[in-house]
Amino acid sequence: MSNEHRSGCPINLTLEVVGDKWSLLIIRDMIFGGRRHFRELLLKSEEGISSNILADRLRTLVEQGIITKADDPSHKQKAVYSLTEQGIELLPILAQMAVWGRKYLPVTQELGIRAQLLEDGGPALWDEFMSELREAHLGIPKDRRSKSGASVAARLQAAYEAVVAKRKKR
Amino acid sequence: MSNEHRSGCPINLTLEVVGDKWSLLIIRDMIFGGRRHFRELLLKSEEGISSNILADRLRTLVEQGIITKADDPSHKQKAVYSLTEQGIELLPILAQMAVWGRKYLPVTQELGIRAQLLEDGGPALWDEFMSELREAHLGIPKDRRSKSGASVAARLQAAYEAVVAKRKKR
DNA sequence: GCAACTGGTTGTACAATGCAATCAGTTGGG
DNA sequence: CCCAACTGATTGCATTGTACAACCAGTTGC
Repeated sequence: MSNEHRSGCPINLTLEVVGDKWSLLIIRDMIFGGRRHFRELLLKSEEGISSNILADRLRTLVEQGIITKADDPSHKQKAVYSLTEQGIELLPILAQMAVWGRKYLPVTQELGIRAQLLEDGGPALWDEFMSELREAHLGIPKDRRSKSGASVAARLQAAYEAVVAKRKKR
Repeated sequence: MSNEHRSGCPINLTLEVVGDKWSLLIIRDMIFGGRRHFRELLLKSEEGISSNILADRLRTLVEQGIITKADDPSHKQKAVYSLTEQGIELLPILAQMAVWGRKYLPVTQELGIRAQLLEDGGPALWDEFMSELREAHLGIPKDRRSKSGASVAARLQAAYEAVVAKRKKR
């Protein structure tokens, strides 16, 4: 890892940080999958990341201030990874990628439904989701102007399970 | 290049297409820099891509339907690269990356000014810019509801040059 | 005819990544 | 107390991606 940058362009600098095939998938699993532990990220991911790559990316993401690492009180060797504000604000990038991917690539129905909800909800929904993430990862109480009872995370999960159930029935 | 995907997740699929350190920079130069030829992309880029990587990425991007390649009438060996609709719609992803990069990374002032304008203008400005790109790359006449006389591309360029001039003066 | 320009390819060296096996410390059940 | 299962990783090796320079053949303008 070099400290020198190829250029001072914001897009280039962003790509230098998250422009690889795994970093954003880890962030995606933390944001949409609620993963906080090494083993969860290792085994419950769709794509099957290998442990050395995961360890390397987690270390790098911590160095870059996108996530933090803390001890889990329940197990001395267990670590809890949390998103920082900087990490939470990657959500709009992920959302735009999801929109684009769903439009042009062979996305499966059950994995595309979240993307559709994110697209339909737009930036307002993203903001609400980011508030929830600030509560879960940073301990910042959520603004009580939330419109619906169910959390965004719960709604996305429910939609996903509904599609899975429907496909199973046929 | 394998035809198999790691998963049907829209974010993963998008990363498989543009999740490397160069593809999005090429798209960026085509969108914001107006580059259409191999030599322009090779020599006028901030980061200094090498010719074999550029050739490989251009070929891949054509295969994936993000850009097209056509003969230039002015020179029998000259090729013109154009964005497809699919390529033009990568703009919101680039814009979000620019916003995030400007907020959290050491962006230089002259290269960050475009990001600031894109952020201030928001999705409405992105749409206007995408209309211009459709006109330039796809030959689709632009809707004549454009508010200002100057094109978005021209406004971004003018802002960049203004910063460069101001910094030079000091 | 020749230099400059066109979009590339080739060769080589090195860095990043992918995969399987393995590791040492921790915990909980018996 | 013992041992299997679980914790976050590390190691070794093969494959892939990247960087850099040299080179190429066809085209154009002078």
